[in-house]
Amino acid sequence: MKSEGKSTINDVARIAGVSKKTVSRVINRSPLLNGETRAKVEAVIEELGYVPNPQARALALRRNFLIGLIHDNPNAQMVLGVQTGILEAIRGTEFALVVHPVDRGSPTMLDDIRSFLDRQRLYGVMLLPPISENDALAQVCREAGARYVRMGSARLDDDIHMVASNDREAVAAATRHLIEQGHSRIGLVAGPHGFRSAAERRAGFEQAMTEAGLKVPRSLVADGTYRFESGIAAGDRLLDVTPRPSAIVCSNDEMAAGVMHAARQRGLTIPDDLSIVGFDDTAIASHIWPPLTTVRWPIIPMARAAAAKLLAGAVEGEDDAEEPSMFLSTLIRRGSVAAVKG
Amino acid sequence: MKSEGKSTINDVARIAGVSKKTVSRVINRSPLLNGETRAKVEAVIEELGYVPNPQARALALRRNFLIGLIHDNPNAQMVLGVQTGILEAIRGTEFALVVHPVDRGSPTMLDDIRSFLDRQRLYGVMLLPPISENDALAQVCREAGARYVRMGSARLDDDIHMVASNDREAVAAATRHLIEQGHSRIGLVAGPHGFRSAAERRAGFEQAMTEAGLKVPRSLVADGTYRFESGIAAGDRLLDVTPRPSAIVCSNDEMAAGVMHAARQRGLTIPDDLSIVGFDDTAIASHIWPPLTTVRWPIIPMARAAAAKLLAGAVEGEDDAEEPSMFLSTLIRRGSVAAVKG
DNA sequence: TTGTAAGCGTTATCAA
DNA sequence: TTGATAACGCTTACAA
Repeated sequence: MKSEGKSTINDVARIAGVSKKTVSRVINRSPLLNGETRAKVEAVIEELGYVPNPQARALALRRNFLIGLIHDNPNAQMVLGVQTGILEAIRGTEFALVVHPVDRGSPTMLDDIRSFLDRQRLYGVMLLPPISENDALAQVCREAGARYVRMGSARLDDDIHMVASNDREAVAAATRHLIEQGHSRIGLVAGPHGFRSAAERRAGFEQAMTEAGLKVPRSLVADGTYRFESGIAAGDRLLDVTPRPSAIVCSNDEMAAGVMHAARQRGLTIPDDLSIVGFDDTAIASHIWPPLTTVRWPIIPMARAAAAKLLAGAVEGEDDAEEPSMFLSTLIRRGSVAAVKG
Repeated sequence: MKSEGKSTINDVARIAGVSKKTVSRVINRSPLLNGETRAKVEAVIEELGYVPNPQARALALRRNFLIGLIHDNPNAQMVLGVQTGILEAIRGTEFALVVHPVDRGSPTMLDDIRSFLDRQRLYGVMLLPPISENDALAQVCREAGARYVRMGSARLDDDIHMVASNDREAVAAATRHLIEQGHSRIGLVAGPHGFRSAAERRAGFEQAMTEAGLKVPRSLVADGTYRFESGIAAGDRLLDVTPRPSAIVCSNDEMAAGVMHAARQRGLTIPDDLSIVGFDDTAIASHIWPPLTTVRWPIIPMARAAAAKLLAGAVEGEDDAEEPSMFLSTLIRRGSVAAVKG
């Protein structure tokens, strides 16, 4: 709070009448320090409003106090939720969050990430799906000496490197919900090939159907891209089938909104003529009409846990608390599901 | 590409047979350098795959190559759009983006930001609305010696510190569009007090109405918070007025979605019974039914321009191109507006 | 328990 | 046009 915020460790040392190393020890909470000395130094630090220079520390420690977030823009809400979670975890620490979106379509993606890692010498990085599913990427992180934690829809790595949601079980539960409402002709709008989340969600759907003794004809499964437009197209396809499905499970909310459009354009009423469930519980789910029954996965807590894993040991207090590696999703019942007619 | 990515300026200097200062000159593109020497050094750099250590540079230069994004979570789409724009501007440079959300409700917000600035010694920061409207915050940036650029819905600062959209004119245009469709009883769902964007949008609405010789009774203006729920409440209030408005201008899409819910719950059909326009053109606008007529403001180009302003001079090539400070929004006509019923 | 000296990898100063 | 040498602010040996 005093004068210019430019006092250094030398100023503190001089005024406190100790060596810089002693000040350094105070900063780094070295255990072997005379309580009196510590108090004296702390008083000076307080008076001067001294803040250690992170650049100098980074240089001396050969490590930055930066957490990287590497993603390929899955969707805005998810990216922002993750950022929120990470920031909750690093609040009050000296860590900062740097975001680094990449393009998974680019052939140089891995090289780009590698050079980003080499250059910034980050403390660690968080990897979001779908690129978090890329084992080569994890390998690049290891080679670059960067700690990493992956987020995803299934266990892909050791507990210390992974925080996962159980998408399979969540979709199975959503499907069972539909079955309990009397539905038996249920369609699926699947996610894109190559996405683990898409595979998990589809597996959950099929599992619940099979367990209920229900068939899933190939005609009732439509592939989508996780995008709205693909939801419209998939909805059109599914609703052309005779007899029409009475319910559709969508692998995310955006596609569910697309299916709603397709249904509406044919004059169908939701949920009376068609029940729909989504996945993600993004803003669209509650803002659309009727409000969408969907699966909420705890993205912010997951991201917070992931960041805490990354920081484990670096931040006092958190050291002991083992962070969970698996998070359960919950079914949010809203207005897009009704009991089957007749 | 060789060995470990740990070669330093000393390695380069030794192998090239020059001093480290010379290498430094090559890195920093010093003009006074023998072309031959430069080529020799560059060859070694290439061969070693040498990358300057940003921490060391930051220490020596007393400045980080980090751009900060300070915001108070206006909405996910906007924050992510801004991040995208900034990243486009810094792509290929050595800059990185660090995000720093704050809580404008907190009494220590300014202090928090100040200490973030002091600590990280950022190259510069971008300020998003609504906190970008806070002059005290700009002052804090200046005191901390951080360059800054503000984004907002009106000119609040010099051109070099500001990138603005013309919300007033955009809403006036949207309102005129309604008037041209024959609407005269038009309601407004305003944004929260204290937000410049809310004031601008309201002013645009009133201006268009006045110019058309239309009255705006106090009963047809409802305050909202920019949130979905407040849109429902405002919709309820406005639709209770007799005679009912035939159209409603909403200060953002989220509230427009809320108004739609309110209308639907009364059995009104959009756009036949009620026309609605929004603002922002977020995902919800195109995903909702009917698709929402709204105002799209060019957030990514704005953010890119703002970041380019911040970097002006630091990045080669961009130096000359003057970045624009004012961006125009466009009306996106979709399905939520119809001519007034005869 | 504390201090001294030597880095960490870069840039700035000022000669040569 | 180049190069010693001293910063930059901190940490890590290693002594004391």
